[in-house]
Amino acid sequence: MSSFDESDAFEGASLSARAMAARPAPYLDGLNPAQREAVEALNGPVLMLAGAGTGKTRALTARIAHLLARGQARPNEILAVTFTNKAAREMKERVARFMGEAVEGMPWMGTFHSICVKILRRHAELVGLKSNFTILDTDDQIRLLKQVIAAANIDEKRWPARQLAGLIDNWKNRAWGPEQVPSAGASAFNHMGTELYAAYQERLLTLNAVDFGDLLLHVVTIFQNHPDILEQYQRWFRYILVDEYQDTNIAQYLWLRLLAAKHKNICCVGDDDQSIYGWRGAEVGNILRFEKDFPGAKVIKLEQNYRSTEHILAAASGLISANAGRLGKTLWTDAEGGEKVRLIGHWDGEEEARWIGEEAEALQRGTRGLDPVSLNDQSILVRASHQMRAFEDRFLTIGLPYRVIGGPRFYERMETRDAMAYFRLAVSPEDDLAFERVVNTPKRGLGDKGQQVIQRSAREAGASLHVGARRALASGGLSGRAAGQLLQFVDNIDRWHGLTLREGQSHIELAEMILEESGYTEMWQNDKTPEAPGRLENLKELVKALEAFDNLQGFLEHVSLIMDNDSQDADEKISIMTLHAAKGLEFPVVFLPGWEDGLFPSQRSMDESGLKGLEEERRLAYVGITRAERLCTISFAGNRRVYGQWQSQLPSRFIDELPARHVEVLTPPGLYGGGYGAAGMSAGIEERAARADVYNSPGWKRLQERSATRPVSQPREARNVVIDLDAVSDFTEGDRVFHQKFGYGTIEGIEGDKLEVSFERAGLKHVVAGFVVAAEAADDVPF
DNA sequence: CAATAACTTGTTTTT
DNA sequence: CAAGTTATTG
Repeated sequence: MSSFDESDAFEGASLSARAMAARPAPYLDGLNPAQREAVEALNGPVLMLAGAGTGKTRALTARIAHLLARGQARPNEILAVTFTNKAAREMKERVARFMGEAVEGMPWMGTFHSICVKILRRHAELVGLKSNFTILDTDDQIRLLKQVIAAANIDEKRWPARQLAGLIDNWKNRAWGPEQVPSAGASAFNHMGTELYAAYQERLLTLNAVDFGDLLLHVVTIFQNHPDILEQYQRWFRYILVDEYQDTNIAQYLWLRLLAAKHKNICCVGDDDQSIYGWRGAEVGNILRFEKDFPGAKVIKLEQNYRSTEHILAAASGLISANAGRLGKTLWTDAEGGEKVRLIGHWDGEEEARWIGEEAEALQRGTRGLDPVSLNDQSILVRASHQMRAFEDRFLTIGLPYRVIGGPRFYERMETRDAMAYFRLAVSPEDDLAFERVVNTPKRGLGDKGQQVIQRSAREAGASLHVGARRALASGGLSGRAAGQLLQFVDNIDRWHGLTLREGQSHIELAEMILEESGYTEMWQNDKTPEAPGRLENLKELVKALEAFDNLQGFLEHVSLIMDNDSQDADEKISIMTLHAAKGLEFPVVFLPGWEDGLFPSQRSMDESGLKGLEEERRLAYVGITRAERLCTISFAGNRRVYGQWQSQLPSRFIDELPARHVEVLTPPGLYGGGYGAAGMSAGIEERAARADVYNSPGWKRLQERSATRPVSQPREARNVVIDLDAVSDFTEGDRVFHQKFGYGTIEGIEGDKLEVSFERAGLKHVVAGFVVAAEAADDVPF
């Protein structure tokens, strides 16, 4: 403890030790020396380097309990930030377990974003907002950007809004407002990047809205421009705790530095080896630089792992040691023995899925002397979400129950968002984005044309779309049917709005009324697509979720930030998720499929970020292996279908980096005389696995048989085929033709390059000649 | 305006 | 290949 000022002046370590000895502290029980040190080093900057599975949440919560028990800070003087609501919730629960109900009084425990909302609402006017601003999600953001791009007369096709959104997000992650974007950035997006950014920010202000990035950006701006306000918060937050520090971006880093500048009692917990969000603006540099940023910082390493067996740990450590520039930790464990990390190669992705399905079932039954493992304790962690498909297909056919984690979240689903747009309109009829979203949902006969009339009218009056609609109706600028329905729509909004203000009005009944009267429920009832019942179900669930709130307003405010849906149903299921989604979780049994170069490490990541990208991929692999408690199985496929094309794959370079001593190479079932004896032992794992498993696998044999009779993949015409107009003249009325989608048919008429074809199965259709081939030719194609 | 045919485009994404 | 978006046409 050296160079920091006021804080350690009044509190010495020995004093605290004596105090602790005097009073029993249950939260200290069972902590190892490093954890205990991290808990007790209350004053001054502390970096807790916590490897995977080393009990960092435990240490963090014990630290909070310690702060409170020692009377160092009142609950509302502790700022504890996490990235996810889930992490925040878990922390609250665990502190509550130590402290009783005292956490009720910890208002500053939450995500970066939720805490920023709280701060921003108090000082909104300083950045030109009103304190009741709305928070836009990605969807709204994109729609708004589309308008901004259109207003600047830029072709949205060539310069997509998504791309601009990414750019702006990146800038905001760096805490750059439109003026701070360096001139290099000005060339972005057809040299319009910064201009469009400025225009977008302006639009947001007029809408009294912010996007996620703004929450931090605005607060940092306020802190920077108003030292008096910053000082209030600096004084208030006597102790700061940060979880997953390796994932902070520059804006978050600045935010923390500003807040910690006075007391310097900041404790950051993180693991540089688990930094996997660099592509989203996270800066590993933040954690690597900690000691420079906070001079005199105490660095405490948590290295004892309580999660995995020694082989799993050793394999992960061996792999990650290939990364340069680490802070360096050596994980160790008491738990000796256990299974080695298993490695298996397959012929193709389908066989990989089949094998994993069977293996999961075998483990569930209990196999080879291992205790049965519930499916709930097994997981499949993939690099990219499209890999999930193969598993879902396979598990569906064999009836293996599974759950996909991290699919479209509840509050992101279309029907939920539509319903919420209605609620938003009821609460504030001026919400133009909500208005736009649902004016024509359900269909009210208001297409592009009608909506333009409303937009124009609103702009002329300098008012909201809601007012614009009224004006347009008054001036008769809309056709009869559309006008009638629009009138009803705006009348409804006004009436609902009146009801939100009425004393004693149940917001739940109001919500039901809105969904009913708007015709939204009816729309889905009349929809005969297979997903319609599910959507109606979700709407019911949404209304139920309202019960936890006092009014619609409160509900909407929270929903925009709390987007999680851990619907942990009771049934026993194996989990499928991306490696990113798996961070922070653990499972007794973990399958890591798809370890092939290009897929994992991902080609794109390497192309875009070179060595940095590769290292991040390696950390992702490290995260994957360290999720496993008892059994970790890595696999790869020799062939995989990529965008409909078969591609042969090379085993991932990460496989080579696994320490062979801790890896057992498996032989797929059905293999005779596995060819990896003494010679195999000296060969690299990659080579062994490739030889032993792929070329001897049943799939390989099947392929050889198959390829003897026909080519593996059909030669495919080049993409973007130019339609050969000469081909048109090849057809005459009465010709029999073949169409990819509609099958065989007879030409009934010809109009330029368009044919009228009567199909045997699909009936009479108009098709472009280029999509049709003479029937005899089609018959020749070998399928 | 809505239905349907044609075309495009494919990572990871805590808020 | 297949989901999602755009363009055409009745």
